[in-house]
Amino acid sequence: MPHPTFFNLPADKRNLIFEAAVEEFYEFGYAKASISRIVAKTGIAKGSFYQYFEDKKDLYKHVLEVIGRQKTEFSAAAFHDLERNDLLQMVRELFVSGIRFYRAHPKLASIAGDFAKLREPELKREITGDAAAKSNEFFIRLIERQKESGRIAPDVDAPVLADLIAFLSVYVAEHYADQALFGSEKQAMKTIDSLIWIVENGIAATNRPGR
Amino acid sequence: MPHPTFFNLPADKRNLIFEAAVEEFYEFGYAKASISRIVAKTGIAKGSFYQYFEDKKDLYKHVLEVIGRQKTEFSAAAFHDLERNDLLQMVRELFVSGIRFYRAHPKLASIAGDFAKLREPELKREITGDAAAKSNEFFIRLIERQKESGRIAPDVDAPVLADLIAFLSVYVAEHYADQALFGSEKQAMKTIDSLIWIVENGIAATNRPGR
DNA sequence: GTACAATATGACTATATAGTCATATGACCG
DNA sequence: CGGTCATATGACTATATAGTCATATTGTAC
Repeated sequence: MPHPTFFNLPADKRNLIFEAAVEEFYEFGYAKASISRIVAKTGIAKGSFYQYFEDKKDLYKHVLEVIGRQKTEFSAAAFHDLERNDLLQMVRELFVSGIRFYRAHPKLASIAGDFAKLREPELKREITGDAAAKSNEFFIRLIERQKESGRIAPDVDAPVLADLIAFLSVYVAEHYADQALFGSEKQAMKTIDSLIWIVENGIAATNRPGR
Repeated sequence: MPHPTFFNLPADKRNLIFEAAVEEFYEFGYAKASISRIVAKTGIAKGSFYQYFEDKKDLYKHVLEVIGRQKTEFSAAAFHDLERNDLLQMVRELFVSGIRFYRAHPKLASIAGDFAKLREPELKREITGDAAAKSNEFFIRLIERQKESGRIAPDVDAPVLADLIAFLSVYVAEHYADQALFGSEKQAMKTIDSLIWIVENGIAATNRPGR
């Protein structure tokens, strides 16, 4: 984590550095991001940077932590007044808030997306900790409960579905960037509906032979 | 593309360079891959490298092209004796051959996976061309045909499903690397079955109210 | 206002890297 | 054998980058 010196900084300077870091990671990705460029952009001295952060990784971790917090805040409200036991409604809200976050903070969302695709397992574990595992467990339990209450088919493989949900939320957030399917707000909602429809009903014709 | 000089090389030397490039891209990814390291590893002179390839991008493109060819060859046989009109069987074969390719050539598969996640739209377009679009169209047509023949529900959103299929095949190939769900061959097949079951039947209980 | 601690600074070192180029080596042909 | 063309070579240039450190500046407590 950043050194205390960084948090003692006046807000404008702190924000300046943060914004520059966001710009840098957004434009170049983690691997190619350069501290030299960040200090040049912000006008702070090289030595100062190293008084705020350990190294690039430290800065990256901080940026992602802030993004994580923002994302959580962003979705919290939407999730709060939600039927706690409707899986599909929950999934839908997951997708929608992913998209809304992208709209509100495209660069942050893009950095988070890149992070999800990063090929550095240790770094990912350092940053996300067991959040992914916990979310997975949460969904598995929810699925099992809904099986019992008869809303979800008992044949559904809960761990696979839980994993699929996590993956699809990445899919939605990612594809939102550059795909025809998510062009306008309206189209994005339609695509989400279609996706959820498929997951809910399956693609097989209901009146096909042998059902 | 590589200069003719590269293709004129004796096979062993050509392979040596190719293998070293694979190692490099596998270990460091495109952004961090270094030509200096590749020439050091292979023992060829720096100047020679630049007689074979334009630059790193040129080498990368060549590696991915070879991987693409290998992948196509790999699946071609399996797809050949397949019911041409069974979408789900096709999707299953797509997943299975993805996994089989991963087993046979883990490093190549990993490089291909990284490429899919690469954040360089121009480079991606240069390499894949319109292959993705064509595959998408193919699936859309197949879906529409199966709607007409009554095997797929008419309510299914064909473009979304086609896109979903493409994405899921990446999902399967990627998760295969490090996930519990795909540990053993047997488990991998079970996971694929579960996935396809969900896509086929949907997760909603069939006897739920209002069906 | 003085002493002390925290912070800021940027020149400097060490290290990587991409890409070039003049020269050397080999291969093939007449 | 001699000449010409393709190929090989690695030292060299130019440029980036990470990270350090002695020194300067600022802030704060008394």
